[in-house]
Amino acid sequence: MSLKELARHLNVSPATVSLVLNNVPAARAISKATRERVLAAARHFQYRPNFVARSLRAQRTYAVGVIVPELSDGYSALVLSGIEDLLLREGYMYLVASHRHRPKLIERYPAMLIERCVEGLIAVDTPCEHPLPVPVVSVSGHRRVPGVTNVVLNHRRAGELALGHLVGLGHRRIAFIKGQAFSSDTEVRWEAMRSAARRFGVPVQPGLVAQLEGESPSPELGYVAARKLLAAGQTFTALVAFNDISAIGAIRAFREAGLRVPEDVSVVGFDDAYAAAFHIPALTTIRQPLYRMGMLAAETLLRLITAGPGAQRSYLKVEPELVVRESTGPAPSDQT
Amino acid sequence: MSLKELARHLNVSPATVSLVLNNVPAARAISKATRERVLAAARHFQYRPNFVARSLRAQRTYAVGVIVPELSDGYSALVLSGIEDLLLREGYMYLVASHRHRPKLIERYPAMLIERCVEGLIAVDTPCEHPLPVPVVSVSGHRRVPGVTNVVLNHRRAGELALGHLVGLGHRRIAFIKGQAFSSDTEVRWEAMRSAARRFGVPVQPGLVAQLEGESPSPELGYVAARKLLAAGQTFTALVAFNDISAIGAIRAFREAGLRVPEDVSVVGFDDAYAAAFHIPALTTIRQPLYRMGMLAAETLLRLITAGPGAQRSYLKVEPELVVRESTGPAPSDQT
DNA sequence: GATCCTCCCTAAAACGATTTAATGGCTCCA
DNA sequence: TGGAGCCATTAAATCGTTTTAGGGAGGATC
Repeated sequence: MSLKELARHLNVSPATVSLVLNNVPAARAISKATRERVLAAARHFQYRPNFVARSLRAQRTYAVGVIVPELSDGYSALVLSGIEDLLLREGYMYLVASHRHRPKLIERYPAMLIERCVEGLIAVDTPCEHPLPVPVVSVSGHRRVPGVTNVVLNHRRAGELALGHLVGLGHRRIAFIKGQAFSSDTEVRWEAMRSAARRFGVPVQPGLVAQLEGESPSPELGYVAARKLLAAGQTFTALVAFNDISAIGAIRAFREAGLRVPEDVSVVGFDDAYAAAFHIPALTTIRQPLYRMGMLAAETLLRLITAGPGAQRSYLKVEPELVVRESTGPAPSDQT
Repeated sequence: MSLKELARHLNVSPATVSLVLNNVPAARAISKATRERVLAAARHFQYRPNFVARSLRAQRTYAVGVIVPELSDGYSALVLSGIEDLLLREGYMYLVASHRHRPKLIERYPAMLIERCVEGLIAVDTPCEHPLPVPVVSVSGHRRVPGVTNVVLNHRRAGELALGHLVGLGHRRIAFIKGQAFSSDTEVRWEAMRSAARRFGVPVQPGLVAQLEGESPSPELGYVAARKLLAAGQTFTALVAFNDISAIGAIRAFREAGLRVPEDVSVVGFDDAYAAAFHIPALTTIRQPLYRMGMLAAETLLRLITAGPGAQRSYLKVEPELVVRESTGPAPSDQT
């Protein structure tokens, strides 16, 4: 049932119905009797305005696009939860597209979403090279692109927390698993770890650095990386992994090599994904407030949409948190 | 740049531009020269038709709504991946809403999505009581509702696989963790297990049945349930958990109680979520083809949208698969 | 010179809402 | 009786597209 039909049925003009239903100031010029008649009829026929027509007229869709690498890795899903909660609360909805790191899709999806008339874009862990005709907020984006606001973790602090914890436990020979080349946090996090290591006076040895390779969101990649570290032959008493998933894979590799965690090797994860707390051993990790980052991103985007780029900042920082569980312990004293 | 502006710029009518750009049969009546002029201008100005206007006119939005309980549990995310891949491939996009089991939202979200003019709805693990004005496909829905197609697992077979495996290993005292009351698979799966147990001649003892309670997608719930089982005092040598997440929580509870998995207790999960393979011990589980179920749901929905309810079936079944890993082993011989 | 094609193209009406300027009827006052 | 002013309502334009019926120009035919 359209507004026009409703109007015909009531023997009034569409304008009258629209004014009344939207309860605009001008509607006070409509007599109380008519107003009530309109409202009653709308209720009776369960009239719902057509969203598409309204969008066309108002040039507003109350929709935003969200681009993520992968739906089924804990990371994106948590950020997405935060995004969703804020958006729905504000009357927006969102379209999702996940590119699985395929460059073609990374290129195409923003354009597709913009063609769908989204009013803004949130890119989660996804590079965002070109300026776009709508406001963009990037979660864990680090490039300074005009019109793009980046929501980032305080990585300097994260590095301090991770290394400080291990150093405090007596670890000096620390191995690292870097993230995949395509992950936007990889470089920043690695720099943060190196710089923290420098500050703590801990050497970072080339033989003790492995990198995740491949796109699977499974611990397999961490498993492979950890095996490389073991194969390289340099001993270490602790590992800082790029994320919890790879930490879990690494622990499996260590176990298979006869190393106990944390007695022989301490492992620090990153993110504090759901899996971290309930793994055996439970993971010590650097928590990113992913849900809050999602909310912050959405909130920022809506502000950009409604208030314009005004005092747009390039970076919004959130703070990490060290969560100590079972996967870290004192460095073994009988180091070779 | 709108079509109208493009037309004005070219000194032709909007109709001409539309005909040419859409390359409809009627466009053959436009001279080649004009056609090329139009195409060139469109390219030059990077003209993109306004999706909203087009949707209004065509009464098609090429959008569907997806309702899930929770974005960040492996289950929904995997189904969603399948849905997404198929939808995008067919030129559709989707709006997501996650209700976190809140009855109000379960009630409201379908209506909200329909107001947004989605052409169909996919409900993942979400009850769907009322008939709706658009086609609906429910993943793991089991109620027969007019206009709703259910994509379901062959649970009878799943029960057979799980219990058959354990019985084959010599287990007779088997405990169960049922799903939460709100999960649409809970009843069906439980019935399947009971019936399989009957067929294998294994008793199902009330003291060996616990139920998940609470809404968190973390293993905590399984942990709590397993502790209840242990506290009940009846001995058992194997556990069939409602899903992998709760199996992981249960394993942690067993470990804390000094029980080894699988030496003292075998544990079978369900779903084969990412976590299953890389848990320590790796989970033996009943795999649901979640990604395929998502695809199947989306495919079915699009067929309903484009071809109408024609030969609509109430149920589409997919097959489970037993994945044997480390969490199950022979029943201990020294049973008390 | 009238009629009939053919070829190119366009006017105009949708789709379903919102919004602004205007209208008709009424009362009131001079 | 004519004009001012108010009240309740509406006509019409608009958003950007698609689509259908039809129109004008030019050439061929009788």
